[in-house]
Order: sequence, then structure tokens, then C-alpha cells
Amino acid sequence: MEFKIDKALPNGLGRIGTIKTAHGEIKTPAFTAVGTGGEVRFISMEELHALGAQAMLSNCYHLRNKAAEIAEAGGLAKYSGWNGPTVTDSGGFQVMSLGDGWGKKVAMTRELGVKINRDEGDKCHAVVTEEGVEFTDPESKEKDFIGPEESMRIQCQIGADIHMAFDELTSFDKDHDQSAESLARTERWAERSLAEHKKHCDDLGYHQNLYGVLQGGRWEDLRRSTAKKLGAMDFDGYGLGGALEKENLGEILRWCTEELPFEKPRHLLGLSHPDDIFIGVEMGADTFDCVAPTREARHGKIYTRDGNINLRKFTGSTEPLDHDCDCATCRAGWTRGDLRALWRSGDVEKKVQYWNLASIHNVRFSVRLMEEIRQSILDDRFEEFKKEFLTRYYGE
RNA sequence: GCUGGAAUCGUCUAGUGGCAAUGACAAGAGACUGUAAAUCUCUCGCCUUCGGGCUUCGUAGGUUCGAGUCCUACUUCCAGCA
Repeated sequence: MEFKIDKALPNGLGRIGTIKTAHGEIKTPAFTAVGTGGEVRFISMEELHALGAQAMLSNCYHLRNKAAEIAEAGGLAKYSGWNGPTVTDSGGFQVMSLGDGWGKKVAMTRELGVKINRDEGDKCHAVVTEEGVEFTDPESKEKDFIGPEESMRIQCQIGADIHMAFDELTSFDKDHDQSAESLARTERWAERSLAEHKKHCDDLGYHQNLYGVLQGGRWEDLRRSTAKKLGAMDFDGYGLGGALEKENLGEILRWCTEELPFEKPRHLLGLSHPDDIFIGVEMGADTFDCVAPTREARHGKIYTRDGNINLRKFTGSTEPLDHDCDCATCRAGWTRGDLRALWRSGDVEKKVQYWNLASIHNVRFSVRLMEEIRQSILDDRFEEFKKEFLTRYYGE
């Protein structure tokens, strides 16, 4: 994989660039739309291309039983109909979401996640050992063992352009020693991932890349040492992952990116709120992915340049979703009142239409933010743009 | 006209003589960041110094220590018979 840095920020960490994959280019920074199961919920591939998305991220765990079928079809890009650059996560997120994080919402602060009060009977669906993780599918209850080798073999069958090494994401309540222990395991898994990946990375007739994933929680010594260690290994790029505390996000990322080789691309895993994006870009992240734009759209939150709105409050409103948006939904003239009515309708077809229209809008918001950040860097006005955007978005 | 049944928070609904009284929907507030997420949490009679106080189950009486619940009358609605 080729990564060209087009221009760097004066701070020596942030940059814009171009990633070349077997399925096309990604101009960075870029928001990778999340299509966990091989499709972005309620957005067609045509719509996804039209809104300017450059890549799609899917998940090894969710596609594990379809991997052979996907390989048969020629890989994820063809199988999904996306026909563009793709990324897969290793299943590392599910180590947390199905394990320690079971029964809670993912939290970005150290306070315990909000309990979600569902399926309280079964405590843990991911048991970690040195070899790997025994997952229990929450739906089917089927058990799967996935370790670094399994994840690499599955990802190489799925055949995304960029894969993630198999890692262990931990929750926020881990102390330094627990984090260090988990991190050491993730590092051993990184070596195993790299070795196994090399055996299969050209199996589908094009080259597939592997990113090493940096964990280490909120501890500087752990973050720096793992960045040095994995940074010296033969990865094609790096995933910035783990329990990223919102209030210390910039510092945590700095510890990582100061130690990583500058010329390799970095993917900031799982973040998309504008404040996080600006910090990410500033600290040298190149690509991003996040479920928030689509999930929050489904839950009635609409992104606007003047802050997010909750559609519940706009019964009968004739106001546009966002006064300054070029997405297909806004261009077609849908109003807040229209969408509110569709969203709260008892009719499933109307709800599906709402999910489609709102998801397109929010994903376009995230994609466009990236485009504008890139342009602001080209124009030497990143700081000004950041201040303008965040002031307007979050208010004074 | 007669007989039987029914009236409970916006709507539908649970309710054994014993705590403003069930559940669902609607409504309101919040959450959501590598998708267990078409989800979750909270509020939903009035007031509150959060201890509690006050007023409520069609209307008016009654029995009872105590009534949404039992009794009487009335009102309205439904069903059956004339």
C-alpha cells in the first residue's frame, strides 16, 4: 500500500495525504462509513458514493460465517457492491462489547457506562485467554474461538484493503497493571497477527494491508512503549484504539503518534464527533470510522453546523435539517417536521425511509467535515477553520 | 320502556375493601463514538424545604377504621329484549 503525505501541519504531527489501495484512493483525512455486516445500515452503495464516502469499514466478527462466500465473490469490495476501498476490524472491539462491556453502553469517560438493562442473565460473551477469545454469539449462542490467526485468516478471506491486527479492547475501569497485562497480550497477538497475515495477504489476487493496533488505556508509559514496539514492526499502518478518554484524547493520541513512524498511515478507531475529529487530525490520525452518525440518526439526532438537534422537538417544523448542508436529503427539501413525522410514524416503511434520509444526512455531515478539514490544511487555515467550526457547532 | 354490561392519568388498559392506582402507546428530557443499538435511561395528577403534603378512578350520596373496588340514585355509553 502506498501512502503519500500531501502536506503536514506546523505541529509536526497532523497531515493530509493519499492512501492508494487495490480498490482506489483515499484522500485523507477521511471518514470511513461503518458497514459492520457488509452494508451501511439504510444507505445504498450508490447513495454512499454520492455522499462522498471514500471507504467502508466492516467487521471480521460479524462476517466470520460469510468469509468463504465473500472470498468466492472476489472480496468485500465486490461482494458488497461497494467497489471501493474497504477496511475490516479484527473483532477486537467485540472483546470489550461482548465481554467486560456487556450490559453497558460504551462510555467515553471513566464513569461506568450506563447499564442498558438487556439480557442480564448472561454475564459475559467473550472470554480472553493467551490463545485468543472464546466468543458466544448473543443471538444464536453459537461459540466461536477467534485468536490472531483466526482473525487474520477470516480477514484475508473477506479481503478488505486494510485489516486490523487482533487486539483486546478493555473497558475504562482497568487500572495500570491490568492495562499493562492486557497490552502485553495485545502486543504478542500483534506479532502473531503479522506472521499469519503475511501467509494469506495476497490470496485473493490483490494486496491486503495490515495495521497494528495500539492499546494502553490512559497511561503514557504504556502508550509510548507500545507505539515504539509496534512502530518498529512491519505493519502497513496503525490503528489508534482502546479506551480513549474524551478529556485526554489529544494527549493520549500524541503519546502514540510521537512514537510512530511518521510516514505510515493511522486509523483512529471509532470516533466521529467533531471535537474528536479535529483533535484526531491535529494529532496525526488519517482515517476515522464511527457508528455514531448512523446510529444517532436512527435515534432522532440530526447533525447541523449549529449543533445537533433532537427531532422530537420539531413537530410540524418547516425548517430545513441544516441551513447549510449539501446532502441528498437536504437538497430534496426534506424539513425537520417531515422527518420527525416519518421517524415517529407507526408505519415501518416510513420509518425505513426516515432512517435512510437521516443516515445519509449525518454521514454526509461527517464526510464533509473531513473534506473541509483537508481543504483548510491545503489553504493553511486549519486553526481558523477549527475555531470557526467548533464555536458554531458547540456554541460559546 | 325493560333487562344486562360498562365508565380509571391524552388514548387504550390492569386493578384483590388497605400506600396516586398496572401495562402499553402517545408525549417530554437525556444518552449513544472499531454496531448485542429499529436501542437504552429518566419523567409523565398537583405541590414540595425530597421528609412529605394535597386532590384523584362518570356525578351525588351511603356502608366502613378504610371505597376505584360494596350499596343507592342519577348521567352517559354499549348489548339484548320490546
